[in-house]
Amino acid sequence: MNPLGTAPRATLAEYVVGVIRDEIARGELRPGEHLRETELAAALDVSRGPVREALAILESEGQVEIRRHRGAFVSVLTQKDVEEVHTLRAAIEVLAAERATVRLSKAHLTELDRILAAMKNTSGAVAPEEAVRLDLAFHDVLYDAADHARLRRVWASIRSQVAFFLHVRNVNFPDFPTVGHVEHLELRTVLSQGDPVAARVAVEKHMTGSFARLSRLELPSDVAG
Amino acid sequence: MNPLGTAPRATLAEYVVGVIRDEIARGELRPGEHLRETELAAALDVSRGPVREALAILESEGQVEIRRHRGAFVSVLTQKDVEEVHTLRAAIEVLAAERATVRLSKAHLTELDRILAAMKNTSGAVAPEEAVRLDLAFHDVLYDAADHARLRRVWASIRSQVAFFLHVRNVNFPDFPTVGHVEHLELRTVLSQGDPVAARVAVEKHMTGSFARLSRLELPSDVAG
DNA sequence: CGACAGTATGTTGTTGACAATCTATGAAAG
DNA sequence: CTTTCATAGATTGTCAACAACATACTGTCG
Repeated sequence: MNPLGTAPRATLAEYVVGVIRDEIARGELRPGEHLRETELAAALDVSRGPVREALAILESEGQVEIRRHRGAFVSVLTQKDVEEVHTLRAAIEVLAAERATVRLSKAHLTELDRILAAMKNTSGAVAPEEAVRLDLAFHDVLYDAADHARLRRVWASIRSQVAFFLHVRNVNFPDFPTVGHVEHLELRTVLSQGDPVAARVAVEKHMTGSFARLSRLELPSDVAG
Repeated sequence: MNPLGTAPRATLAEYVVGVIRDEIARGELRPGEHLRETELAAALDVSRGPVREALAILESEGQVEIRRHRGAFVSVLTQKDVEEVHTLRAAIEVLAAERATVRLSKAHLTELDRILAAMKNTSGAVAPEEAVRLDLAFHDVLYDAADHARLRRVWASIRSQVAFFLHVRNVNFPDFPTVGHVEHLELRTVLSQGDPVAARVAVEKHMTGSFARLSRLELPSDVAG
């Protein structure tokens, strides 16, 4: 019931969410795959209750799609999904930056610098997973500093898809970790200056560059149900 | 099981969501009140399963707060919540407007005009509920035209709280329905011109004015457990 | 009299089995 | 070959009972 290494003290639903999210991320569960509640429950050694709850959460994250009386299916991400996730993220991240820049605590700055240092150290050749982890960690600090519960919730709802896209990007553009460090360092500099307008502009620029690279990746342009 | 007038053919969870949401909106369930799954299940004549699901949905909408092993409590909305809902709404509505203005179909415009006409007709003395309904309906069209599933989901997650705030506003500023018609008419005009930048600016203005009025309302400034 | 530990109570969290409902598949009829 | 219908499979909804947990209460000790 607690296979050593995922979530020791959380609800079973959260545990199930973590497992499924991981399996989707690492490709064990492939896009379009049919997830049966009974199967999942048996495989994870929990009952259907937590599984249902977990699937509902994953649906709100866009990771799976639930069709009534049909079941849950791993989402097939199309070019439209890339666009949606990106535009939504840009919209909320600008707000996060505006707020964070006037709320950044010393602890937040320290944390940002810690992450930046890690980015720099791994600039050479680094596993895409690690680059994604650091990238997300940086922006997590932003959302934390923004002190906005609903904003954090929206971020959480697209976070794993952002992670997926970042991963794809890093695999296709192996030089990105270097660029990443520079860009995030710029962001940190602007953010620490406390000017909301400047922060907004900097984030807009950051997002635009990010999207340009993603748009060039090949993804299914339509769903094939 | 189907008390005539709420949700005939939906899942039981959706039905329960509707009932609780209504009761919160009309004040039958007061902020801070403790919602017991067993009680709700008995009162609505459903089992605890759908009730749990409904409470989870309501939590994602910010209507209730769930604390582990403590239960669900009707949210106590503070000044900070007003600010959060407003800033988040402003952020996503700008995006919605940018997209909608280049995607508005004839049907969308017709629908907007229908709503505007209703607003004008009821400008005199109108029930606050009706004014809120029309206000939301107008913006629903926007989000629909934006053609952005994730954006719609975020909107859905704050929609009922927006409704609550609009209601409070309309009760405290009885002249608002008139202003509302004018402002929305302006929005419609700009949106139909297909200029994303102009649309963005117009919505920003719309939101700013809306917030100014809300900020003057008296709401608890802090939570008292 | 106040602080603390242990217990009692109530609520949520979880489970497994069953009934009801719906979708999709494939066979039979026109 | 198309349409209709029946069946199989899956999910949703239901239920009763137990486990885990948080809080409140109680009694003891300082």
